[in-house]
Amino acid sequence: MNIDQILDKTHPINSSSKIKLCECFEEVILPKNKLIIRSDKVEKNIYFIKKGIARTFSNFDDSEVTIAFGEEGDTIISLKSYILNQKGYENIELLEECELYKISATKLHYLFSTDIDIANWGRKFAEQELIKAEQRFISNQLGTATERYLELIKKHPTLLQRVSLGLIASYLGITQVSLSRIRANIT
Amino acid sequence: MNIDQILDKTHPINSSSKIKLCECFEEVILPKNKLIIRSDKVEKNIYFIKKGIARTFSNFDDSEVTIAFGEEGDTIISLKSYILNQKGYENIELLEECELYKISATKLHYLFSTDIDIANWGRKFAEQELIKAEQRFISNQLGTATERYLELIKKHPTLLQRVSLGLIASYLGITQVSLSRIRANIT
DNA sequence: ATCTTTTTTTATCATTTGATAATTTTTTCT
DNA sequence: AGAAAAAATTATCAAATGATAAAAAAAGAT
Repeated sequence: MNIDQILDKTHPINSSSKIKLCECFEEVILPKNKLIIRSDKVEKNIYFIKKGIARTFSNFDDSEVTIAFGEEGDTIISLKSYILNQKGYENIELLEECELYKISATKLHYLFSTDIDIANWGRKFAEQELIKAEQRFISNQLGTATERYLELIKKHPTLLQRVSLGLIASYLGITQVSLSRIRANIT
Repeated sequence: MNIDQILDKTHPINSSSKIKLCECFEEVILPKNKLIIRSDKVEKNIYFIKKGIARTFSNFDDSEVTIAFGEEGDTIISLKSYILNQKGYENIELLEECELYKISATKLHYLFSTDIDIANWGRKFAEQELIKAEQRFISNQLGTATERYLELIKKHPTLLQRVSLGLIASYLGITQVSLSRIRANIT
């Protein structure tokens, strides 16, 4: 998925603005298991996934929560860094070797302040992430872990091939052992 | 809390743009228990709370999830209506008589497309809601219901006086009876 | 003020999930 | 291929939460 498609998916931008925006991206390839974003640092860049898969997680004390998986077309972003220029609560690691489009938050913010089309793209970007966040929240509150598991693999059928059950369990808010038990009781 | 303060809290706007924006708001007073937003309809307006408290909730089958409580300065919004012009999953009811600032989504979107300052205000608005949504998600995944309850009343000490325990339980993702038991085991 | 309705508490039992440990299966490395 | 490491399953017991019902307390209505 190339950067043009990724940007358009959020919101179409007129061609001169899009050229300005696309010029700011750099393409990088990073290895599997790379911890690309750390919660203890302000992250200066935002990434879009051309190819590969990443996991966003947060740890407190000794427990860890998987917040999201990002696949092709998704964003790798520390929200608090991007929005508030503060260190965030997200760690993001690459679960496969990834091809990424990278852009500096500073450049992006400059474009927001000078180009209304790009500003509205940025608005749409945040809005769509917000919709996703709310949907995720609601579906996590509803139903049993079994239902949520079935829902997840229905919505993301390839996830099981790409991600270990331990991480999926942490995404569902249960332990890996519980997920194993749940799987044993469905088929 | 007046509309000027509410807007500035999100992001300062230059004075001529702010005048344009403020002109679009209308002040309304609505009674307690009014279901101001229904999930089965596309909602044409957005509201900011001058005074009062509202509850956002979603129901599926016969279960109900409280997504948020909105207090002074917060927004009453159907995200899917506002962002995608589709009917949403949120119902919003007023838990007290409320004084609200009301604006049409159409007018707001027109301003976004013509005024870069307002577009960036709209971007910031979505971004800040996004941060809140993610924080809420994480804190709901972490810890026991007891910890989440204690956290909630620490953060929103007046909530207990304004909202019944049944609604708080639904916000915490547990039953009202469980919350009662939890409360019995802390003091 | 009294009655009615709603909210909250308490109790009991069932179900789900967690914690831990042992075992099996799969993946990775050389 | 074979050894080592990682991931997944299975089993057992403990803890947390749900479902239901009954009683007590609080809030609202006339």
